[in-house]
Amino acid sequence: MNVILVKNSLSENCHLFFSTLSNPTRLGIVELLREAPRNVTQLAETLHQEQSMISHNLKPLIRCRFVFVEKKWREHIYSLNRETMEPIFKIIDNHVEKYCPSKGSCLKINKKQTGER
Amino acid sequence: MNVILVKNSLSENCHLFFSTLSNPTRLGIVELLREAPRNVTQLAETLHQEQSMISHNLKPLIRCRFVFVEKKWREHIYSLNRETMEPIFKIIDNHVEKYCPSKGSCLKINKKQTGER
DNA sequence: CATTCATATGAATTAATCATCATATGACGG
DNA sequence: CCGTCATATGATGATTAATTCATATGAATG
Repeated sequence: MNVILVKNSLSENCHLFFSTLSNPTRLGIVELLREAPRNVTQLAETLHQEQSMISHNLKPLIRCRFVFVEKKWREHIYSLNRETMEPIFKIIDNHVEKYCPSKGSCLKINKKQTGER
Repeated sequence: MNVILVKNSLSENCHLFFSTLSNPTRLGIVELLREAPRNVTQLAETLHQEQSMISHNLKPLIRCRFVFVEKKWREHIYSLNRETMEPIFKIIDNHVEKYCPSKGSCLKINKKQTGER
């Protein structure tokens, strides 16, 4: 495999950082936890996904410390690491404002790009 | 396909944002452009990758406006959108400092996780 | 206008990631 | 200790993304 990333460089860290956040399910989780802490079951219900899927997707979020867990009796309460996440959202917000005003292709999810050429 | 992401929500924008940056080749490009603007050939040489691969990977970076192009004679000079990228790097840096001090599993790329359990 | 330099494109293979289902763990209540 | 509520795990098939190779475009130069 290619050894593109310089050892201990910022971009080495960045890879896991970004790939963890580049998934719709995980972003959905983050978005919900932004409102309030929740447990897995609540997340699964609200996102209309299987519990196991939410569980699987929570793992990388926790591993990267984007989400914290607090064990409360038989429940596990998940909460967002706001200190890291809010500034990130703000940057993206600014970026979209300034560089993707129409959002036509810049940051919009256009799957299958029907008719694009 | 699942419609997890709320329409026009932040996380809808975030998906392309993050997935564009969650690739080692593209992060390598970004890291180089952080030093100085370069053309495709220079990027390919420095990263020891095929020119076509760099070209392919530049496309999403440009589409998201993380990288700008300036056409100069027969060359295309690529440069980094520092306004967006530098704050991002700073946040990650802080995050790693505070939440991943040992970096053991937090943001380290541990492919194949040999022997991990 | 043929050649070379610089870059882009497309199709096809390969690789990485996800979702899914079935099942396991674990803690608590009765 | 049996049931059930809450969550996690593992293996596998499916989906998506990335790399590669071959080739195309395009602009300048002799």
